[in-house]
Amino acid sequence: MKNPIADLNKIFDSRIRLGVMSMLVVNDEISFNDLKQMLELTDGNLASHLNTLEQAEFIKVYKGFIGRKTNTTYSITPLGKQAFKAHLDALEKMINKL
Amino acid sequence: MKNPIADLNKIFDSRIRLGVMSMLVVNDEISFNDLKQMLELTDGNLASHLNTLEQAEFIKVYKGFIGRKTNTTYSITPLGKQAFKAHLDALEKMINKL
DNA sequence: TGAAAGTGCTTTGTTTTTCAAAGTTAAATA
DNA sequence: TATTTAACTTTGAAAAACAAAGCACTTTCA
Repeated sequence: MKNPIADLNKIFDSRIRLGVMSMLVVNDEISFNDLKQMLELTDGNLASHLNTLEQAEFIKVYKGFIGRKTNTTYSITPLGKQAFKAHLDALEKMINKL
Repeated sequence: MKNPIADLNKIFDSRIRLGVMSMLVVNDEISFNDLKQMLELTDGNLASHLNTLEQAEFIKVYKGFIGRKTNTTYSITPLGKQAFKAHLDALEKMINKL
């Protein structure tokens, strides 16, 4: 028998990063503020998790404007989509022994 | 919209505890040693995660023998089964927006 | 019989991760 | 002009994860 947790991605051990990814899979882009409110996080905490996902190249940032107000949005990259899917597949495999 | 991660159980943020539970859902009981080998952990690390699950009353310990050799086994409790299921349901709800 | 090895821990100490709070820059609004 | 908002970064503390070593007890092996 094989180690059931070996294929889980360490980056997605965090519920917050998992939440961000699950939101970005269904929304083409989401603003910093919307993520913050949805996940009920402090600025710093969200920013650092987003940074982790960015470093891994799982998400991309866009700095734009709404009217003349700054607006930062995030979207998932192809690599991110792939890694997230692989993680979910691994989860499923662990659990589908049920 | 609702916070997608609010219903995840903090105890199952850990890949190791997730692995233990997923194994105990399908096996009535598993020995310390089998868990250790399957999950590729040091004794101390496994023992402390098992302790966390025990404190939460998600698993139960049986100290027995195989022949004349000591053998500790673990099994899932009804509460553990329920909590794990709830966690998986929450995960599914997060993701099934896919 | 004595040494080595196995089981299942606990203890200790380090490293890693998480997080909140405060500070920051720049623009917008009152 | 003062306050607010957005989106951070920095700092520091608390929590979690983990390996390594120690330990008590037993069994197996030379």
